[in-house]
Amino acid sequence: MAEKQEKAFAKKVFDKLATVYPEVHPALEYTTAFQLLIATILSAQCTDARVNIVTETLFKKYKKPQDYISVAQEELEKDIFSTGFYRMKAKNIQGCCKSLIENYNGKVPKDFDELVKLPGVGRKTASVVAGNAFGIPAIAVDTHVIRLSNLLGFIDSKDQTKIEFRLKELLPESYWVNSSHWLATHGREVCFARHPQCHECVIAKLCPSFNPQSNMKGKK
DNA sequence: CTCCCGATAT
DNA sequence: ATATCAGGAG
Repeated sequence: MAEKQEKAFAKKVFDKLATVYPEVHPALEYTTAFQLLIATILSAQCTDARVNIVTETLFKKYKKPQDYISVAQEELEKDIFSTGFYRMKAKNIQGCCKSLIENYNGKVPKDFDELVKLPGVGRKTASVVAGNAFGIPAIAVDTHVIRLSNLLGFIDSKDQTKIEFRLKELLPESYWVNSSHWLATHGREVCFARHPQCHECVIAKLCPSFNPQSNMKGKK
């Protein structure tokens, strides 16, 4: 298929998702770029719902980068325990905060290439912060985006970076930030990894992987 | 490719 | 009891 058709197809898919998910803010709770950075680091291999439970109290105790490095790593570990990988995350958050203070005047850098230099911040996390806190066009590729991009035939690859660049060539910049929200939301609410709910999927007709048998569980 | 780890669904 | 969810670093 020609590239032009692929782009038209992608646009069709995302325009449809846009009508179903008009609310496009992240599922993570935050009020500042710094909070979003911390929440997104915590969300690695953890559900956003769980992160929100932890940050509700965490953000009352820790306001500035300085607050995170003025406690022992063990104390921060206890405060983020239930998000999993707590030793590494505590270490990364403290490393992040040190770097923010030493290299960025205590502010979260807006530049993607600076963000990925922070410990615990990969392309996904950097894209979430750049896109949602600073309005810089970026596509956050999480596990849902990987799965749905393959199911929808945008790409045949599990490589996070390749998928990010593929979606970027398929979509106009104005779609970038929202595109990952739409795919992630759709992945979380309808197109589950286990039993995709194809019967109630609004883009089933467009989806090359549409399976009418999908999800008959429970309905005899 | 392996390690890091708890919460929840089945 | 066990599978599955969910990214980044070395």
